[in-house]
Amino acid sequence: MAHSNIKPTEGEMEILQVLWQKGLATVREVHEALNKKDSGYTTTLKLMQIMHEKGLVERDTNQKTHIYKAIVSKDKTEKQMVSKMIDNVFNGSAARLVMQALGKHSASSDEIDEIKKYLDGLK
Amino acid sequence: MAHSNIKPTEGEMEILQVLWQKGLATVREVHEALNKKDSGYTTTLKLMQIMHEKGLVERDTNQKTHIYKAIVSKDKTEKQMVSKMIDNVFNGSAARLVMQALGKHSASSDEIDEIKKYLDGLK
DNA sequence: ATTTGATTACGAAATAATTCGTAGAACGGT
DNA sequence: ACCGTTCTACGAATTATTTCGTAATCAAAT
Repeated sequence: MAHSNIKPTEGEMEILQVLWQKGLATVREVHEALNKKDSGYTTTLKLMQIMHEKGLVERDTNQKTHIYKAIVSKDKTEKQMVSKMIDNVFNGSAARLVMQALGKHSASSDEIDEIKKYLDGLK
Repeated sequence: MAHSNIKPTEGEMEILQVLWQKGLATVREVHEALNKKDSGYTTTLKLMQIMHEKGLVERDTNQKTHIYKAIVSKDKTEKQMVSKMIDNVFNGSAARLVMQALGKHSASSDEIDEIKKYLDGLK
């Protein structure tokens, strides 16, 4: 395994979102999709170039305007981020994360039933 | 509302974990709880001093050895982090986060039923 | 051909986060 | 009173991340 465990930064995640959604995209398209009034075009470009160096994306440079594509899988990346948060924030308990995500407060021992009850309450 | 919306950094989160668990703790205790072989005591100290400046923790300085305590609530902070991840990584869908956290793969339209089924499958 | 506009490349500044070194104060034991 | 240990304070180095400015290139239109 080479370098699959790179954690994308927050800025990189935003770009990956767009690439996952669009499949293929130019820098311009990505930059406009995330319409940041606070940062310029070359910032997005630079980030995407760095992502290329890191192996997060690939690009077709046959035309003047390069076409980018995410290499890392959306599913794997999401799993990795969730797993990191479970470790960092929830002391390893996925159930506690779920409870928070669903808006429930504390975590009891029988967490699963608690979540089920909550889900039933929705319907 | 003053400064409640400060997002703790990753290092700060680790320290908060310890403080939430212990209630009160010295720098030494925190530093040993997170037994990092890669960083020294004064690093932990410095981080906790910064957290104090930011208003994340308070401390009793009556004794030579200061005693720290988290100010920010565990629940609120967790909610804030989860909510940020839902926005950044899951395009606003809490259900998709739950699915990932529970190890399920993709997200269909009727996500809730999907999660319920999964939870039922556990028992 | 020349200009105009969009693009890439890339160095470097700006900002954020972590880490450490060192100085000085406080404490305990001798 | 002195020594060794532990602690805080704090500046500064290091590393990571984001941002921008500028030059060079290319393409299209005049």
